[in-house]
Amino acid sequence: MQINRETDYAVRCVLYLCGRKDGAITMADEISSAMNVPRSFASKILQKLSRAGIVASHQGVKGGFSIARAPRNISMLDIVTVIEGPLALNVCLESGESCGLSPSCPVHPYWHTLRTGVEELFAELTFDRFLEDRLPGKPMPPRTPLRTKKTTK
Amino acid sequence: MQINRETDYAVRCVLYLCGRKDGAITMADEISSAMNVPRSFASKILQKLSRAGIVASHQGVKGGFSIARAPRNISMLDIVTVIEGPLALNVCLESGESCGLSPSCPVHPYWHTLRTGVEELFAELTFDRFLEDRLPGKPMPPRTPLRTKKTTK
DNA sequence: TAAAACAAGACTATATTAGTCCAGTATTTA
DNA sequence: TAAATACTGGACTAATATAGTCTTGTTTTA
Ligand code: SF4
Ligand code: SF4
Repeated sequence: MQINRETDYAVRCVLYLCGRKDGAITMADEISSAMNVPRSFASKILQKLSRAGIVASHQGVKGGFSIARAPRNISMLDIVTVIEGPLALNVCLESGESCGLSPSCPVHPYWHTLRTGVEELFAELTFDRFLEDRLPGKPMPPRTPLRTKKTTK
Repeated sequence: MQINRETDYAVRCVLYLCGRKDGAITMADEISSAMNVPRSFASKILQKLSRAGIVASHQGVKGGFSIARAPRNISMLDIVTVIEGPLALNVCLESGESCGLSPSCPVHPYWHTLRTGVEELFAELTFDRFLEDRLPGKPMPPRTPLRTKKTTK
């Protein structure tokens, strides 16, 4: 029951963009080093966020990323969903999947309820909350990447 | 953000034992086939539950497992915690671990709040709730194991 | 039109999951 | 008291997921 590292990184990226004045365009490189997210991983994450309409991407020379929605319209649930897919809790709650005979399982409906509860918690937490504490440009704590070096086979 | 299969199996095992009259002693074999949990995996899971004091184990010929606490004193949180360890949500919430400089991270306290919220949800859901719906001995839906056959290398 | 940036996706090492298997220990009962 | 039965503990494993990197291509600006 943990979010993964990619999601934590994604939160950092969005947080950084939320902190820029007027949704300024910022290069992946800057986000990456400011928030201590491995460079090329950051690109991948920003692409996901971009496709999901949370950030906007701009190609070309003066390109980069900018925030696409007001911070108060971006929730923790949005980020988790974009990165990890719909919050499922248990397999029987994944859309396509069903566990043999889910309708007859006495536990199934309770998992469903729990999921809803968790989703509400995550949806309530929007990014404007973080900005109260953190002025734009403040440094972010590094989180040691597992693999920093390139694969020098 | 999913519980793992072992936890789902653990819930099934506990549920089955809760359904037995007077905390009757039941063999792992019976639990396994009644609840469709792979046999040897069930043993392992029951051992964990036993060490955690949720079920009691009895060795020897008429041995097996029985429920060790009243169903209403066993919660979903208990099971998840026993099987997967303390609910952490993010690395910075694991006891020993800290992410470089967690105290300065603006997101950290919010993860903490979310964790507390999720824990409450899981703690509220106790096993007596399931028994309202399900009379002892009702069959359980199978959940197709990933690996059914023994490793015949 | 060259340089700067993102886009898409193939590729990889390591960790975790989802189990199996076996040698040993405790308990009952013939 | 010695089988037989059932749990205990731990080593072992294949498949999958995680946490990244790298390369090639496309868009935009100066
Ligand atoms: S909760 Fe019930 S329906 Fe869902 S996966 Fe577990 S056994 Fe299947
Ligand atoms: S939330 Fe903050 S402290 Fe926690 S892991 Fe992420 S960056 Fe580190």
